[in-house]
Amino acid sequence: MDYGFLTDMVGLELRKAQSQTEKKFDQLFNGDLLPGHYTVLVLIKNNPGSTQSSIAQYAGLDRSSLVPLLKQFEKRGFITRKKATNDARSNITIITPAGEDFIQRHRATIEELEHNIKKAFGPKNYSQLVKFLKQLQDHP
Amino acid sequence: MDYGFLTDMVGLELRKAQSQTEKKFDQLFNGDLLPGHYTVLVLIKNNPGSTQSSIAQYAGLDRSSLVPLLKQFEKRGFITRKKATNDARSNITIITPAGEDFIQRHRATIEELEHNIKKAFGPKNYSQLVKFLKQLQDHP
DNA sequence: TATTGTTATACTCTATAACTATA
DNA sequence: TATAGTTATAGAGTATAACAATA
Repeated sequence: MDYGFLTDMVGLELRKAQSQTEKKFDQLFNGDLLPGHYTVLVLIKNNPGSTQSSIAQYAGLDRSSLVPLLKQFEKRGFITRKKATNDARSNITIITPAGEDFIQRHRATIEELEHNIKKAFGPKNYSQLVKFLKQLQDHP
Repeated sequence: MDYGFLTDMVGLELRKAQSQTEKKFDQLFNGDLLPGHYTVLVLIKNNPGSTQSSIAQYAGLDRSSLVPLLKQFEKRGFITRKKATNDARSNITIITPAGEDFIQRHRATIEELEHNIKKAFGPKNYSQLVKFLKQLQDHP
């Protein structure tokens, strides 16, 4: 199959790489949670006191899209929320022990996935790849 | 914001890079077509005589998902289809002049986007990045 | 006036399963 | 029996716009 003028373009190869990586992730998670949603949970854990809006922003979601997700997390007992003391409009998101547990339970899987990549690339190229991917987010 | 143990992982950075790149693409295309759908059109152009199934496969779509898309392409006059001579079950997809025109009309936009990336990375790192992205698709 | 979270809504993309016609 | 294309369907994820409460 010939991708024509798209061949060897970052735009195409990035999409294919991401598609395959996400597919692998989904298989291992068995539909339990999307990569982006797992990231939300990790953001909540590692940034105590964050509001919904800032979580949404760094997760690349609209704040309205976060609402049903946080509801689901509450239902599964992964997070709780409370009104911010300094601003009554805001909610503070809080990870629960069950939420930490969930993160921990899947952490090994993700780290193995990542380790396979690192092994395939070697430590130097792996670091270079991460650097490139971050640079790609900067502006170009 | 702290991404915790996900920090500097290919899995996360790849998703963020892809998300931003696609957002930029969508802006330039102004919702006219998704990157993946444009790719389908380019595949049809550059692989005359291909069946729907093989197009779907290389576009990373289920063959059922391709049906409404091809219908839309036919409606816009970008492609035609005919029964394969050797296998009456298969359809052959054919690009039309209007389809080629559409590809051509957007080609400059895509190439500019790609050029910006190349300029930001420099030719050597750019090639390295493409190589890495392809390697990522191989198996890890 | 602007912002936070929420709701209602609608849209888009996608896959699954079942069908048909061919092989 | 298996495969190509199709259909109907359902599901997920997302954003937009409007709203109440608060700043």
